[in-house]
Amino acid sequence: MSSGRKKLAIIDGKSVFYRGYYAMGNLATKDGTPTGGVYGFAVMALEVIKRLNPDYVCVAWDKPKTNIRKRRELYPQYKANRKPAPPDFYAQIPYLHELLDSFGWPLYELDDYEADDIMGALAVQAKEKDIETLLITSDLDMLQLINHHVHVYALKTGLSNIELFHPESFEAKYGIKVEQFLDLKSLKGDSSDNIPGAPGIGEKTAVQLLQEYETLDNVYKNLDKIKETTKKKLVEGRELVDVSKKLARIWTDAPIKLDLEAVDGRHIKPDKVLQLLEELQFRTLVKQARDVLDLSSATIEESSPTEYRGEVIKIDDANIDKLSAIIASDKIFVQARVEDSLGKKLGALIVSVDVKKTYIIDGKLLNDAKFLKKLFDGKSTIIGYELKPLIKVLIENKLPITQNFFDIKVACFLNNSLDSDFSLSGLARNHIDWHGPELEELDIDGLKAVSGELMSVIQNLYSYVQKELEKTPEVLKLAKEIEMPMLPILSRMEKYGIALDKNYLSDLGDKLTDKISDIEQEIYGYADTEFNISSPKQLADILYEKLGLPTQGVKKGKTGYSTASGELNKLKFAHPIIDLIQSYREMTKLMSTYVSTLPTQVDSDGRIHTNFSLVVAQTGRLSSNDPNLQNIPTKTELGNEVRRAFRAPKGKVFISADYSQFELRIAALLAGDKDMIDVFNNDIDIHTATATQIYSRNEEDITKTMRRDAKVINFGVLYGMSPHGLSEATGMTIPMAKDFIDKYFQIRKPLLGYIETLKTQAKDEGYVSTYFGRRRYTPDVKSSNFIVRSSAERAAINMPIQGTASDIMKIAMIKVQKELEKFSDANMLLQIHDSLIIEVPKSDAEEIAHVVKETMEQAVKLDVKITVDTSIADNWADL
DNA sequence: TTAAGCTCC
DNA sequence: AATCTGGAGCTTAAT
Repeated sequence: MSSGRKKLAIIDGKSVFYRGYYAMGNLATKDGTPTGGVYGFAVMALEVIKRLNPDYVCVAWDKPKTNIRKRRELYPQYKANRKPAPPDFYAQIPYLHELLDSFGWPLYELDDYEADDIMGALAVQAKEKDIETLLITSDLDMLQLINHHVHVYALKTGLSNIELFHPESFEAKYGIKVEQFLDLKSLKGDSSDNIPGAPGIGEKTAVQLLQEYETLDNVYKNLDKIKETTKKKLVEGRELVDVSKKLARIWTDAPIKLDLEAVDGRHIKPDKVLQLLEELQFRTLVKQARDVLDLSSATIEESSPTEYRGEVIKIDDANIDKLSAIIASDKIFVQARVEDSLGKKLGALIVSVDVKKTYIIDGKLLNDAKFLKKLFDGKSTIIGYELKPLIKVLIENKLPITQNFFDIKVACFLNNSLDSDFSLSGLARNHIDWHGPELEELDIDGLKAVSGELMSVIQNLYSYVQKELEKTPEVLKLAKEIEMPMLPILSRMEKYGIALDKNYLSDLGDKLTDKISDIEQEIYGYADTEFNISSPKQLADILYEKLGLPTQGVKKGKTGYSTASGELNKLKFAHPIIDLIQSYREMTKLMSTYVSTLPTQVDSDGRIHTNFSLVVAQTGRLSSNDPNLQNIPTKTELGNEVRRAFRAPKGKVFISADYSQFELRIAALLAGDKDMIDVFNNDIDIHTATATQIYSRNEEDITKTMRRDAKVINFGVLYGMSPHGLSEATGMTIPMAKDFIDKYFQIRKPLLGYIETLKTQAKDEGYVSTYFGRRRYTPDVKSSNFIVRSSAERAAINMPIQGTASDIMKIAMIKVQKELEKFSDANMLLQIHDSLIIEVPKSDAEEIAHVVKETMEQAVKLDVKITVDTSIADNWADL
């Protein structure tokens, strides 16, 4: 099987068809068309593709009536016991032809020759061309054709029960060699075909004889050595044995020529196959076919890199000079495996510059800083899939990170964030028609084993996505100037980490644990029973059943009335338990998500290293995970105590630099709302200004409530808030909220116009984009489902705003990094969408804060003023 | 694995 | 007739 030979599968059409016909009983379509045989054949066909993946396929068929004529001349009773096939068998034949046509498999039938003979002839010709033949049949006669080029897949009872026969397995099963099979059959006969054999001699005796004397001829030559009863049967049956041998022998001289072009498996038409299976109502098969045909289509695409024909060279101390071509190249393709998240140890490194040669860096060289410095000289662009871990290794080895990077995953996400699968194998499947193993699941040895093919996948994907990006110049620019430069910055931040004061947190944990158990008891007291407060289901039972709190106006989910905080707020007046539950929730949340978990995520260096991803948020924002350091509490006093655990080491301080009202400024800019822009450019409080306009009052007459409501709508509008949402957030009635929104848009007409433009664009162009051209495709705005459609519209409205803010922040970070490098020991630690946390030596803090503020504010030249607030402290809470 | 809930911007 | 603020990640209960 593992030989490099091409494979030809020849299916014994009628025998497979018969198997299906009997196995599936009376399978039929809704309108009564019998389909059992076709079904059986289709199952087999998919099985053949999936399990054998042959290069060539054809089907041999017994031509009715004429086929057995020649053997009948020898022995009139040959196959005389065959009953004619029932009518519903023939009724299915046209479907079989259609099926074969969709698979592109030719059907061979000949006068005077049985399917066996056709298969025998083709197998012999295939052997001459050094092609391996796989005979698929339920007819064990075929076993006589077995040799090292020809194997038999025998269908046993059922449909997917297949037994493989090759010379060794045959011998193991029958106790004789395949060459003796015909002689065996001649002796014992075959009742199903009416082949007589020697009367009285069955399988047992026949096998014994052949084991002793090897061949039929030899048996007859040694008759005197054989015991009397057997000898008598052999002598009397001599003629029948000779006839049997002639009948049973499969001819290999049928007048048919193996035409490799005609039997080429690549003629398959997957769409047609699916369509036909659908038509025949083989529902489970349709699903299977999708999977299987996807797999098999690897053979369709000529440019498929599945067969890597280049050279794979292992590099060690002795042959380093072979890398000179790599070092000189302006592009280096890489695939690295890094053993730890801090980039301290490389587990594997594969590099190449073209498909001809792939280099595996081996042994000590892998973690030799001098070698890495030579290989990655800071000039060649490094291209690969998921580069951050490798960049951390470069940083660890103190290499100057001056080269460009191109991360295929990041590029593909930028190209279309809606793509279904961003795994390396998934991208390869979807974009370069490569169908191989899950590359990310391979261990280091597995990775090395497929290194040539892997590099070819990476190169092809690079070409693909580069071309895609070039179709949209803004997006290409975004890749070059924003996304890719972020890679070394994020690598630095992740690698550097942020220090956590474990002792402080453990004290906080003790305090919380006490408080939680106190409050628990209080809640049990009110409920008059102990229950799991964390279970929304049990809690709802207590609140709405046992305590009989009013359910009017409370949201109902799939599982019953909601116990979400917002809903509980409506019940605050009704029972003191509500406040307790909310406190309980706050404290257990802090405890389980932060206080008890963060200390376990501290690395050996006493710092927490989060992961920042560029390929999650549909708007282009970063996302942070393991742990998420972008949602550390801040709103409540208790939550802020968690932030206090994040400490600058001795002699260092944190600088925080926040864009003020970032997204609102962006909205004003994008909408071209002059009023709004003026408010920002004149450093006026936007919420107060909005309130004065909506209520037509002077600034002095704006109450706190008025300003708060204005603030809600200012932010709400960025998300597409409805009257219902506004009323929930402000306590207004829905008509009041509706009126409020109307008034708001009267004073923000350009903003309303912009929102309308975005909706139209989303529908007409199919995408919306940021100021810098980052796109989000918006297929769901055309959904017929109201919920889906309106949700997509809101997302379309929000994306350019959130996305532009995110683009600007990234540009700023790239510039800030350059500035920080002018100081010693100044490092960005975190980005939380509109703010940066930077760790610097205490002595330089004021100066750096000023530089950072200026850099962020001036990162991009815009018509709206962008303001950054900075602060300095030795822990996160005091920033 | 999903739903519900909560944390952040 | 039902829905009703965008973008994330993590934990728990329950299946």
